[in-house]
Amino acid sequence: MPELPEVETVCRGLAKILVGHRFQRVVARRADLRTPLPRHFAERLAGRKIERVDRRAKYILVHLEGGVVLLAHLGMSGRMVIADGAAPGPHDHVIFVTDEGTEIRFSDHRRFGLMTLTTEADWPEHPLLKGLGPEPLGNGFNAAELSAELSGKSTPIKAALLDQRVVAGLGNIYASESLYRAGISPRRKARSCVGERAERLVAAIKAVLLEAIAAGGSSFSDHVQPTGELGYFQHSWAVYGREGEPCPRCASAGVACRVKRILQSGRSSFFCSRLQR
DNA sequence: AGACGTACCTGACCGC
DNA sequence: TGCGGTCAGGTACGTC
Repeated sequence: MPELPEVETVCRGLAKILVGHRFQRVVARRADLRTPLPRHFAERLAGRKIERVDRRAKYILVHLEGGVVLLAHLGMSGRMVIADGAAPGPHDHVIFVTDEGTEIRFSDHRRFGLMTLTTEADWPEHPLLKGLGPEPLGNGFNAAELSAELSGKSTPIKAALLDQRVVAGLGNIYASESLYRAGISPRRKARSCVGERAERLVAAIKAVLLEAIAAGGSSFSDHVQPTGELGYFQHSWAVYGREGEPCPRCASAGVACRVKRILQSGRSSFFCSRLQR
């Protein structure tokens, strides 16, 4: 479920393993993911020392010596897994081996993920990153900025939150969860989510994301699960995936009501119609 | 320009 | 048990 918190947790796990070490060997086991891998992808990474691992929206940036930057996106099903010696499976598309012998596999059965190369000088203007909106956990994301973004939009607020140009890093799960926490209906027009509603929404988004990141960090040591999986974790959501279950906040107030699911531009939205207006 | 539908790809799950 | 249909967390592109 790679939205911002999961990608952040993957980055922290990768940083622990990679920073200060070299890629001793890189193997591209197929030539394309969502997009073709760049020419000489593996050769351009092999031997280089890793200086830093960062995240921008749902993208992972691995900064290497010599100004090379590996830009990766997990798509819908991409995972980073520490290999345990077993033979790579059909969906293990790229393999990274460090100078310590740690083997990290990028596994992505749907192949909606991507990996490409850019440089220290060019990455901020990279076409994949250039149009992204503010980081929701940064200072640039606040009620005034969000109000300005939403003010002209007639689209439902749920769709606006999924638009990476408005805010970068939310996906279908955390958009629903944030609106639930803010008490705003996913159907409300974006342009009406300004002022005090934008204040609530910004606070809710930050809180929901920070809690999810904290859950990822506390679930297992160094962000590595016993299975070798990096960055994913057991986390339960208040409304996402809970159609028909009692709304937790209403239930704790002694009111019986159920989580609803609707389709918005083809994607499920989960919400409480009593609390969210 | 903005909003919407669709495509990309594979696996899991459900109902018959 | 087997099979077809549906759905899935993201993004980019084409079309109004």
